[in-house]
Amino acid sequence: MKLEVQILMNPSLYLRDPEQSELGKNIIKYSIQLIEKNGFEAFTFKKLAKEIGTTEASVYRYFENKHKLLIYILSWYWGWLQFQIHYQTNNITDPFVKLTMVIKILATSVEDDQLTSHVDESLLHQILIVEGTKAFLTNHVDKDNKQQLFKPYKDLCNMVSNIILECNPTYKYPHSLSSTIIEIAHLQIFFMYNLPSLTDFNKTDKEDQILAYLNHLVFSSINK
Amino acid sequence: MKLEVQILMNPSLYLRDPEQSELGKNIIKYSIQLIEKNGFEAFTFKKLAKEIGTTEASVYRYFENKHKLLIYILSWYWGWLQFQIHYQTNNITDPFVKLTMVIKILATSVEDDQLTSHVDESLLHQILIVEGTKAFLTNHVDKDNKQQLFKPYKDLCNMVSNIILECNPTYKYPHSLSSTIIEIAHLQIFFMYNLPSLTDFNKTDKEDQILAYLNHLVFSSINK
DNA sequence: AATAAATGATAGTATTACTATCATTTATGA
DNA sequence: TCATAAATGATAGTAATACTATCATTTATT
Repeated sequence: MKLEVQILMNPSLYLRDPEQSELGKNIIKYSIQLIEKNGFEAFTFKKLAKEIGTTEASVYRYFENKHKLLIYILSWYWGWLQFQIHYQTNNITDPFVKLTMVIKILATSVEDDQLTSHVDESLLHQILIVEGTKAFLTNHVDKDNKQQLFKPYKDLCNMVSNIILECNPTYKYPHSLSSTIIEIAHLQIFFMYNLPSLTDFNKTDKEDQILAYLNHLVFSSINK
Repeated sequence: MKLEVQILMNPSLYLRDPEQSELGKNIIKYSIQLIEKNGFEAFTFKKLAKEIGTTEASVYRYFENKHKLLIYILSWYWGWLQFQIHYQTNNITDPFVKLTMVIKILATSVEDDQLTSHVDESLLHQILIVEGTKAFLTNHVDKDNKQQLFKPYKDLCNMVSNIILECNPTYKYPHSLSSTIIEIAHLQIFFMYNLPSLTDFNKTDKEDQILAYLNHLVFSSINK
């Protein structure tokens, strides 16, 4: 039997639910591939359609524009991360161990999860690193926020925040520290690979040093 | 006598030096206004030309494309920040006090510096918050980096890094902590105003709480 | 006064970001 | 299984973007 992890998506993100058809699933699958490969700026619905073997018009029947599609796949990954954290910290009682696990989940490159057939998580992780902040760094962030488009990100942040509070109930900045961990994990990975002089890491150990840095940063802060 | 702070710019950023003509200075001035007002995505050379009262073709004689122009104005501000840090920490001997000052400079909204007539620093600060990461989160970051376009950012990072090492010469992650401070300062300000549930701050105290958070984060970390 | 450099005016091209229309294929359910 | 609806394909079209090219005019330099 094939198990499928279903992640509930905000219907404002799409015009027609991409989970409900082959074409829809292909739109998601090939979007992920193309955005990861060429970057979000170079990504167009025309190129995507050509890749899939469909037409531009058909893609527009699923998504209003490429920005909504980006938030869709990011939301998917935010949801998936939340699921991962839930699942992998489930049997851990020590909140410090939990938080270490959270940091690892956020900052380590993932393997493709076979439970989700048309989504490649390792590509999504890359997309989150490079394109993640572009979801909200726009002049329409307010409008998007009112449509609840960032709820999965906020939920993820809240979840981490609660674990931080388990470690230290008097810590004053759990939400800020959560969003800091998430964003800095991605930025430091990006810097390590592309602008290494902005870090103290080298690619040979992959993300290990970043994990050490993040752990040091976080635990120094909440133990104070 | 009118004092002018001159910030040396990388000639790869422009085709014709905008500092050398009225039109050039207007391109910078109105770019800053338009990008701050409508965001970088909505910004075009055509709209800019119209605002200035010149033609699109003329703007293209100064800058290859809008991305180079963005890096130009960001570089300008990175240089200006470096100058500010140098100037304002000059007479401070205690490195901890120095670092506190640095954090304040990076995370507080600035007033327009009258020494630089055609550049409004408070708008630039806003641009850095919203558009800063877009300078390097592209698929051509490598090419840009080889052209040294991010040198001002790296120099700034290095300067902060050295102050961190003055505080604690054994601290292992001075560069990463520097880039973290810079980026998190901006992100937390953005979140506070636009996605406040990702922070523990409210706008009423402006950046005061963010300063407290950053100071706590940084000093916990380097004192360990 | 002659010459070069900068700017303006205008036009043109390829691509992007859509919207619209109609024909055809595929699914659904009575 | 037939009728109907829904989804997709094929094609066209529009306005805006991101440029490049050309030539005339203005402004600066020697």
